[in-house]
Amino acid sequence: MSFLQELNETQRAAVQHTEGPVMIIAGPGSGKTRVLTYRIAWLIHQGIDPFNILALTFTNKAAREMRHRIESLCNTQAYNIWMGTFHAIFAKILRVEAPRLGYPSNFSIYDTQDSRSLLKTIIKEQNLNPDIYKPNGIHARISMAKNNLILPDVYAQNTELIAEDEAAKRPKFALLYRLYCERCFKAGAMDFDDLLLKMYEVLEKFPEVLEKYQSKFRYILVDEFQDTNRLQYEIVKKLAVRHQNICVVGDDAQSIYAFRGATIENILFFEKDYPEREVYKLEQNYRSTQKIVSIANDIIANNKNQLPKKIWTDNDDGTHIKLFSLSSDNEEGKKIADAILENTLRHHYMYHDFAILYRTNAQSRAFEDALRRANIPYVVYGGLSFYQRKEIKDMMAYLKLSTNHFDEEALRRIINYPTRGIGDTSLNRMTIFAQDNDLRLWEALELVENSGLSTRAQNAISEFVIMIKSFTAMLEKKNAYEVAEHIGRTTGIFKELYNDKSIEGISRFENFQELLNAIKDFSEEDNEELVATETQDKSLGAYLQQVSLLTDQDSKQENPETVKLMTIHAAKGLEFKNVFVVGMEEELFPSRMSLSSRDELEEERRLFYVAATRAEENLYLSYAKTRYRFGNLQYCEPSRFLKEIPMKFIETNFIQTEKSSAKPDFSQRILAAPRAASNSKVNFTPPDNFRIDDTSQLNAGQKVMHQRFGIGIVEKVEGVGNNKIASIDFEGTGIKRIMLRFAKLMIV
DNA sequence: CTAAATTACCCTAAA
DNA sequence: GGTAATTTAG
Repeated sequence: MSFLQELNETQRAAVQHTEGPVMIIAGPGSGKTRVLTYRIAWLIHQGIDPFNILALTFTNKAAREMRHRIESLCNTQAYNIWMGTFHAIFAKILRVEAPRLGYPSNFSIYDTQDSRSLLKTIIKEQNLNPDIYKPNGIHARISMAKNNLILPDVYAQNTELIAEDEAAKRPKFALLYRLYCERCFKAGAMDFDDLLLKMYEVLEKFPEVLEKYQSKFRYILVDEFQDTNRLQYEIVKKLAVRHQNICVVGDDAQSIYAFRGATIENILFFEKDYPEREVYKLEQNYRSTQKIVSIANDIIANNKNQLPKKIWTDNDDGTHIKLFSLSSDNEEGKKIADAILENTLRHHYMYHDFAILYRTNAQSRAFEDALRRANIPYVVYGGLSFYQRKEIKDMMAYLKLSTNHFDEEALRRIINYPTRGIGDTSLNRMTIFAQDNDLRLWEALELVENSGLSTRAQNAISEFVIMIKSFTAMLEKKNAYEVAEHIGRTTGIFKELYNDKSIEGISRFENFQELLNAIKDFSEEDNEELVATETQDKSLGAYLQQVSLLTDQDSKQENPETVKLMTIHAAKGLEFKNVFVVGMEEELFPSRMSLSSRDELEEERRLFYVAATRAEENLYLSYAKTRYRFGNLQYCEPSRFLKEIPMKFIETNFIQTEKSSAKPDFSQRILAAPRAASNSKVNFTPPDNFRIDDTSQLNAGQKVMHQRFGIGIVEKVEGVGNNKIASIDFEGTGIKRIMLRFAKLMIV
């Protein structure tokens, strides 16, 4: 087969070794995706039916790209291959099989926000102190338990775990865990962990289901194996029992999801469970220059826990690693925007050749500001994604509730949005009414006339119930888009968003329209976005499921001429000609939370390794000496990781001469805003550039402009820590005092 | 019950 | 720097 010529010897051997268990250890840039893709193409070429192949990838986008590649290699349709993320594939199977476990087939999927909000309600109902029982912490622990296959009843019996909880002064944890699971079940909802756990359960409890998928999936491939957790491993193991054709691909040095339960131990389990496995090691790097590969090896050498291996490359020596030292986070943004401009002008680079990688999402702002001012187009991946925005979640809640009346999180979210006279008191009383009669909240609402509420409240509630039911009925006849549009109009959301003419309001309205368009595309067009699409399911349920399981890499349509901004985690598996790894500071990278244990610190270092190896030609590192965190100025030390790189590879003449004062220059911050606004002829965008960052610049008698209240005169400024207050007289508005930290203000 | 004003809290990464 | 929760005024 001609395409095999495009592989090196090890790669080709791994591709052609189709029968029996195979483990491929693949260093960064070693052609891992290529091996996976060609392996599947080879299987199909050998006459294997695509229906019998299961490929578990890390993002849906990766699956999509592999599918296209396979189609061109094999000259055949590849959409019958089951290919997608663990969560998306299992959700798809569970839509068929979950009724066996008592879930509706159109079960809701709870994202992290939903899970935490449910936990918050449960904690409140149990009268527990939310300072001790922090919803986030409880959720993390529940997730840990689920990912290690410890169910609530097992948990409650485990003396060790109970002792841990006692020691941590949260003896009621086991109870909360149980209640949380019961509540999700009653709501017909699964959280992200349930998508794995219930998949496991259905295989465990129903031999005929296990049999069905075992015989279907004759060839199983798992990408990014180092980032799978115990539960995922056990599921795959069950599926592979019959044919034993399991191929896992991974790199222990790139394991960066331990916080999500991923464990490198899976590599050890694999060796134990499949003693006859064949191992292939791909160590030649085709991506990066000698220097980059070399420092990558230097970085990872500082970790004690790792499989012995050394990546190498035949590529050019390349340029030095460039290190920028800046006085502040905003300077860091400017410097990098400058560097990008300079490189696009001086060299052949396009905007899409650059990526800015950071440890935390909050860091993106300084770069966004700087890039916008420099008129450089960019896209931010991840962060507060479209589907997590309030206005979008609200609309989605209507859709979810209409497909699944028992979805309590969706119900609570919208029962009084837009306001319809069902306030906290009514809702609380309905909750108690439901609990007393062992009803779900929705069932209680249906029986509102027995609740003893005021007539007025009863009417409001029964109107709401009738409205939702009418949406449900409509879903049977009309497509998702028509229903969503109808919901927007009849509930008044549409009007409410339209009438809000503030800048944020306009953007919310636009988001809402974008959501409608997305639903329209989904329900009308042929869409190949869907994972494993052989059924082309266009129901609303399918849509809701798909968007709940989008990964950060999937969400954006490819934007060809833009600089990419994302966290290092989101950059996993990607490559760019020029990579900026920014915020190389102690307590930021490595994160403050990881400093206490060796394991966590080593994971941070692997993260750095992943970041550095994204670069093909030029690697830039930068750190700032001061940085705003939660609105407060903080002083920063350079990251310890910088000291682990040999100086001989670092271009020191790039280090900027420092300003005499380490303090950021506030006057510049303020003056820069209006100037930049008039410079960028494109459009005036107040919300970001309009802001005053420091009260000391405001003085009595000054004339200011507020984006909402207009022109005003400053009377007095009171700086009180994080919450600063200014007295400003806005002509004709009667508004006198405003919270400065919320102000969208500039001096005129 | 609602809307606006104020305070509290977050504190890493993400399916 | 942003949002969720709570308080306050109407």
